[in-house]
Amino acid sequence: MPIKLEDIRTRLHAKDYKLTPQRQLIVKVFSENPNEHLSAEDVYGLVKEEHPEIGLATVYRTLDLLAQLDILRVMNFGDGRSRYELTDIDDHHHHHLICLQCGTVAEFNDDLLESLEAVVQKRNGFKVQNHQLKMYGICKECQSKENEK
Amino acid sequence: MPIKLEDIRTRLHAKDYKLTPQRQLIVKVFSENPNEHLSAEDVYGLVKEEHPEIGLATVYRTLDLLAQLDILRVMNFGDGRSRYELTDIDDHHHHHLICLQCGTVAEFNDDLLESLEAVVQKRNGFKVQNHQLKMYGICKECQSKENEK
DNA sequence: GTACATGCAAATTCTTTGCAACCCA
DNA sequence: TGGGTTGCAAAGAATTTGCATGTAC
Repeated sequence: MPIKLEDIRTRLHAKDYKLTPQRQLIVKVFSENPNEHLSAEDVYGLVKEEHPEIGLATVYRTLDLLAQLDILRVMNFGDGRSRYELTDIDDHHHHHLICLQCGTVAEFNDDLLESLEAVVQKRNGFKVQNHQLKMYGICKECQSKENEK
Repeated sequence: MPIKLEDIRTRLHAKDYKLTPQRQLIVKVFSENPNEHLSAEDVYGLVKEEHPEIGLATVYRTLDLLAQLDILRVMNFGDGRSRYELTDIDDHHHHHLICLQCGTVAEFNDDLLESLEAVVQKRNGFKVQNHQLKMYGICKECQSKENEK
């Protein structure tokens, strides 16, 4: 289910931030590109199509703000730039498979880690708020290509 | 158990790389700082104590090389710089707890993910080589500080 | 009206690269 | 000896910041 604009407006106003057209557009770009892992530059390019005068700095500032409000999640797949995606409701069960050959990032879901959070909480006294799991390896496509040789 | 220098020499020579004093020193720094998550700048500072004429570029090149040889593991905790640690034998069971308040990174071990790798392998046709799990939350120390208020 | 936002350009920070001198095997 | 390696300085890439102007509420 998509994030509602009014919900975002409310969350912004709660901290005296404003819902500007730029911010709306950036959220829209994420809604229209689900399952992508957009970088600041990616977002900049996409927003520019509709609103050419936007500045890259605004994109950076907005991504930062939306991540603080937990509307976006920041990620890092080792290519030297931050990547963002909408925080979905099922977030805790949503992980990433990163292909070491072609760099593609796929998603997978599993709730196995729920129980692990409880263990860590008890054993280390660490109050877990969130987690990220990445698995590195070779994707199905690259495996087939390898076999063709 | 510490990594043996001879082992590293062998792994380098296997690919026609040389074991230079700089490379030795960098490995030494990691051996002497277990459980740390050193950035390039950190390593540079530490190596400089013994070998002041080393260049930062050499540090970057060496970290990169050692990571390719799987002697070091690269990580990213969201502070804008890559961090490295020695790849240990128990690597697959070794994960990170990142405090959102003070930024401290602690370690914890668990082998729960072993079985998950097999599931992903079968379900997604993805050949897993490695994985990284990070849990974000509030560490024990910051929780106590919070309670004192 | 006013405090927050924006766009632009300059500044920072992290990392990479070119190249001549150097040195491990 | 010779091809990998180093240190230095310059280049590059991602991100941040200062500031005058603009705007949501």
